[in-house]
Amino acid sequence: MPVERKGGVTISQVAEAAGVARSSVSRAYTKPHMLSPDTVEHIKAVAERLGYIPNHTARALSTGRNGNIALIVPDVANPFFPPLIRAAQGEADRYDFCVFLGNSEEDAEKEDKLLSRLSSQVEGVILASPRLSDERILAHASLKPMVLINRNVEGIPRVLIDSGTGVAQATRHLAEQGHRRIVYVSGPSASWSNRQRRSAARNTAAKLSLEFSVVSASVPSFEAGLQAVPSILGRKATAAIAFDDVMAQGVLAGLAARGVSVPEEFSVVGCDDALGPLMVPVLTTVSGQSVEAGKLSVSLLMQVLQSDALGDACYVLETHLIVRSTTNAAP
Amino acid sequence: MPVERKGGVTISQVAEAAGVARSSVSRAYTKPHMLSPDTVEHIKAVAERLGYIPNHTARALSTGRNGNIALIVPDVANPFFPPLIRAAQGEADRYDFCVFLGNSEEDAEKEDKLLSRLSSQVEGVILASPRLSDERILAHASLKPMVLINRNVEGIPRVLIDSGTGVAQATRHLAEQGHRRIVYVSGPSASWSNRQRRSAARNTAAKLSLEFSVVSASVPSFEAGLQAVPSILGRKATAAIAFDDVMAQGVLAGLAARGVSVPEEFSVVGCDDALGPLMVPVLTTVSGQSVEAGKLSVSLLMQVLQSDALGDACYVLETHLIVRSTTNAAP
DNA sequence: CTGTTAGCGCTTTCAA
DNA sequence: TTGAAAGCGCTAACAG
Repeated sequence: MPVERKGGVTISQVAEAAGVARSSVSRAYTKPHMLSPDTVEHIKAVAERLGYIPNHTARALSTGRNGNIALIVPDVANPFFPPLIRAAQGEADRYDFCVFLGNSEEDAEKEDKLLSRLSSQVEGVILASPRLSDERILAHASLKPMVLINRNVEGIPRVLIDSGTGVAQATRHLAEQGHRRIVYVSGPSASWSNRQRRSAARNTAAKLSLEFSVVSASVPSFEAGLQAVPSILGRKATAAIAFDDVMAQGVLAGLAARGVSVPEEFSVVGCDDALGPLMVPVLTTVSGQSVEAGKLSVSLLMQVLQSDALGDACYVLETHLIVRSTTNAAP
Repeated sequence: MPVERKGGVTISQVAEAAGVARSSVSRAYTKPHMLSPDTVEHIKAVAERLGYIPNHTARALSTGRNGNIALIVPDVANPFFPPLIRAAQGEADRYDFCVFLGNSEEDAEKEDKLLSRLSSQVEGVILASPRLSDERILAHASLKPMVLINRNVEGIPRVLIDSGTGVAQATRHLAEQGHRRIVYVSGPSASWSNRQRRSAARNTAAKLSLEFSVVSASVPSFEAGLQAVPSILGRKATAAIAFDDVMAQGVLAGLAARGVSVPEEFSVVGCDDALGPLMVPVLTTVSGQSVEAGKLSVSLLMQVLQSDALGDACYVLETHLIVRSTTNAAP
């Protein structure tokens, strides 16, 4: 037997008070056009007086639809995601959907658990920059409509931010400035974006005959960027491309701490343009598309939900280099 | 009739396949101690084989509890909130609760709508920095357990970040540096934090016989901070305290654009320490407590949910000034 | 247009 | 320790 809750006015009580059938009360709310305007008005008036609030759960059980989606991200606090979340939220709103937020803390296992927990109470899931294996992703996708952001799994609708082109531009830009030895400061190994950026940097560097190396970090944090600085400097590089802006800021801080001035002695490029114009000196970076990605992922999911076609849509968002104040001619 | 969904194995199918009653299957999952270990094992095996996944909605309808809470913030993308959200999320997780995120876009009406929409599908709500009127807040609180962050409404459990003390310190700090004319760059008028900070600055300034004035902005954005600069400079002030760090960065940018160097010619203080150490020059600011607030609000809500006591708890988190590189002696 | 009648999938007395 | 039966609050045929 359910716990008594305040505000527990049911459809039956309204029906009785209004002298109509329960189904009519239901229709007054969900299909008013099927009722005479008078009845609708009357029912709504009575309902209001009684303080009736439709029970979402009951409705969901009956219809099989709950109007909810889940959005799972690796780290809410990483500045790349809030704008994405915000945009997704806004788009979901347009469809009258509510959104569960999941934070996997950059951990595949936790992501898996969140997915299991949330799946059962949403109509669809958006997985942003998942750290999960393809197999697990596919397993979950077989149970619930899903769209991916920044993960390329065939058969699952996805939106990819092609930062490869932007990173290639960045590499070329550095080469043009006379840099011959550059390093890529790597992000999470399970990140598709990281793999994409790393290979774009590597390939372009090879094409331009630059010395190229990678400094690894597991989590894309300011700290990680900071700690990567000794390695970076140890490689005699004159420029670094970081996995993302947060790491780039860490690198900047580390360089400053060692008295290496940017961009005079060293050039730094970030990724995602997540910090926007907030920074001084303003970071040279690769444009992000987080807002567009967030919005698109939701509208894509809505399409999937409507057509029930598991289509293999794959939207690619382009990026480009934004030159600001942290890159310069090689020393 | 509900839509057929993939993975729709029900308790009845498991019961039949296992040769037991539906109630036993239910108990195998929710009250295994009431069944013989053998039966439990058997049932679970069969369930697993069939791919049974308990239906959260049905359970919720039956028990009246859904294990969900809602967290509503004015702007997900404002760097003050992501850490708060993350912390709240983490704490909710400890209680096996899922969290809906709502973004009111700094708009009271939208906040109201979100609240209505989300209330009906959660056990409780956390309202962070609401822009809504006390009346509406109370109305919603009467329908659903609620805890407030940074809003002081008596009768509703709340956690307040007392930035007043920090701002007072900041004002004193500026006075000690010889500043005689300071301005407060105001945030959203509906924000309790803004009112608190403004009056702390005003009162302290009065006590120290400083010239004090307020430059208003409606939304706490980088842009707003930037645009406030002409006014600020027009008042011949030599220092500014901004509603938050984002606005402070805007002010910084605006000053830089006008060739006013910080902190040599002008001092700037932010609030919330939301940007952390990411910035250069590093902002002098008032410490935030967003993580603690997020965590505390959830555990408070959980208590309310358990005891059903609407208690009038009011937790106050202290703040203090963090002097970094954007304040200096008056020119 | 409106009422009647079955459920949605699960939990929970109440008996056995 | 288990089963039978009665709902939770709502929607959706199916009649009229």
